[in-house]
Amino acid sequence: MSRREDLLDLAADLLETEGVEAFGIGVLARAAGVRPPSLYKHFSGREDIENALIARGFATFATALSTVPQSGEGDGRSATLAAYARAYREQALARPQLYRLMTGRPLDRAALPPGAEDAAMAPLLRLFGEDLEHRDRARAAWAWAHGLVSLEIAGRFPPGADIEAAWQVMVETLMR
Amino acid sequence: MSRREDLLDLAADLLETEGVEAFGIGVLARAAGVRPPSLYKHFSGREDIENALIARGFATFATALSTVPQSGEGDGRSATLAAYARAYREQALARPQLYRLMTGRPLDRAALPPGAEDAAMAPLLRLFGEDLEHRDRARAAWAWAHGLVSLEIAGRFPPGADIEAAWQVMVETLMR
DNA sequence: GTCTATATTGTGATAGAC
DNA sequence: GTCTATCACAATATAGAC
Repeated sequence: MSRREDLLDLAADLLETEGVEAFGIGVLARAAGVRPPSLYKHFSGREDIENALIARGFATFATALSTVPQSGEGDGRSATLAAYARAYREQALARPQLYRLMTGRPLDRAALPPGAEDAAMAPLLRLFGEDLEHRDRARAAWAWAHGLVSLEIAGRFPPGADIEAAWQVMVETLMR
Repeated sequence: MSRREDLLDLAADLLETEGVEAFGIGVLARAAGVRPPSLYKHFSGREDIENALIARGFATFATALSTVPQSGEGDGRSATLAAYARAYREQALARPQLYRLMTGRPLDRAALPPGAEDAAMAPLLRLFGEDLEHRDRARAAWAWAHGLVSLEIAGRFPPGADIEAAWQVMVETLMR
């Protein structure tokens, strides 16, 4: 059982160094010093590995966001949002290829631990409010952070773009 | 010369039906009814085809956004932004795989016609204003639209999410 | 838990004949 | 413009021995 976890540790590193597109059974086998067929004793296939990495990613996001220091009432909301934004960007940029894996295609929610996705989103929902209208606002805010971080990961901002400033615009605009 | 353009028409369709990952020399050759080596008389390789498709994509976006009906002064700005948002989403969803190709990796700007990227961004810059601070705001707004559309293309909104509502939140929030 | 052997399928690209 | 022949490499996966 620990063998699988050890292999996943290795896989998480390889995902970042090789990239989502290049990562696979062969890459992991080579790095682990075994032949590709051996890995099928630990994983049902490539998707199994990817889903396990995605599950870890959600757990990491949930921890990072839920441990963001909460500011007080009133304008503390603005400080809290700024802290969430920082944490979200930091997590995404710490493992950009995992972030792409988590957000670039439909989630196989049946292959994740129940509630994994919700746990990562919960802090944002608590900040915006949980009723239907506020859920739309929270979702829109998430999409904004996602747009900023995914353009940064893809290297798609024009040369010279002030990415920090764009994040600041987000925080200020959402809390106005 | 027209052969290349005809092949690009075909490639644009195949990109959508097969997806960014599956599209390539072999797919295009098969659909064109020729052998893969024949395509090297028209393109230097796969990247050449992709860059030509991306260039077309920027031209299409530039046309679509620059022909959005401009509303008048004052609160016309809000109507104009709403129209831009609709046009942006419509263009992206009309050719989602091309959109991914255009935004999912660093742009090879040297391989594009000069000004192609700027022409697509110009309408947004005119709306927000062209000085430095307003450029940051325009860029942040672009990232928001990109986040919304890329999550929609990736099928990553949670089941039941009201995507229309999220876009409306964007327009209202940016113009408040 | 790992191996060999194998199946299947695929990729982008070049040389040189027609 | 298109072809055949070929290179060089890669991918995921299964069967069955050890």
